[in-house]
Amino acid sequence: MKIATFNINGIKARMAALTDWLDEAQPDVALLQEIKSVDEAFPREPLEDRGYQVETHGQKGFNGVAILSKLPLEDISRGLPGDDSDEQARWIEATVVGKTAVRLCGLYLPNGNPVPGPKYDYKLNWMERLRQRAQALLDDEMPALMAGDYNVIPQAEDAARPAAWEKDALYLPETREAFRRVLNLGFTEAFRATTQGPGHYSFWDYQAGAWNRNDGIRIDHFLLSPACADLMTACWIEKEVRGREKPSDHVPVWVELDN
DNA sequence: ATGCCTTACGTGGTAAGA
Repeated sequence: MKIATFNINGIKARMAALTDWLDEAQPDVALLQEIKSVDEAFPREPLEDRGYQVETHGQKGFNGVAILSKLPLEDISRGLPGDDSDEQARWIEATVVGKTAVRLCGLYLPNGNPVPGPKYDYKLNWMERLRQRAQALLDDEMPALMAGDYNVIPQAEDAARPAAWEKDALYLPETREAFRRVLNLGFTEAFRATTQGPGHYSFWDYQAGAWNRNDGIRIDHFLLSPACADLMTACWIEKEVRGREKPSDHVPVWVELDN
């Protein structure tokens, strides 16, 4: 089963690029972030016509996540547990029923800038809620993965110019520590389990010719539970998508599971 | 460099992103 995570930066602006990519890349499952749409306005029919079950968790204007799947999805859950007052649409879960069922979590972790401030406090609080949900996933026997736009640069090698990010919410020591606290529960960061070294990015800013200069950062990640990591056969970044017509500023990241 | 682009909302600039 081929699963991709892709921050599309707006479904309305990205529908043509998204459907072209789906037709060519043929993911079994696509976890989408920043759909920037309410559920009622999400263009589900062109996706359903392509054989996808479509589950969304959107809000007006910003944020929003979705799962597209060619295999049946069950037990869909919307919203990250731990704060009933949180109205931001950044988390969706479902079980994909293949040969082996896998729990899928799609996430759009808060950016957190500017630092310091309430947005950074929200990011760190959200990451602690993520850690708690991650522990609960481990306590279940079903293989699980959490994939999406983490807005975390894990290591210096994950940025073309790490010095430029030193005071940024994506790279501050406290951010990276919170990310490691999740990993240290026992999750495998899929890309770094398969590829070492610098120069691998998943985001290039629209500004200042970042793509042409390959001034990128790696912030879109797959975290796999031990049972899920045992099923992984490959992980890769589809960099080429960033050079297409009217691209998102992120590119798809993939895992293949033998499930 | 608190913004060099892009998007949403909505028709005029803001807010937000990373």
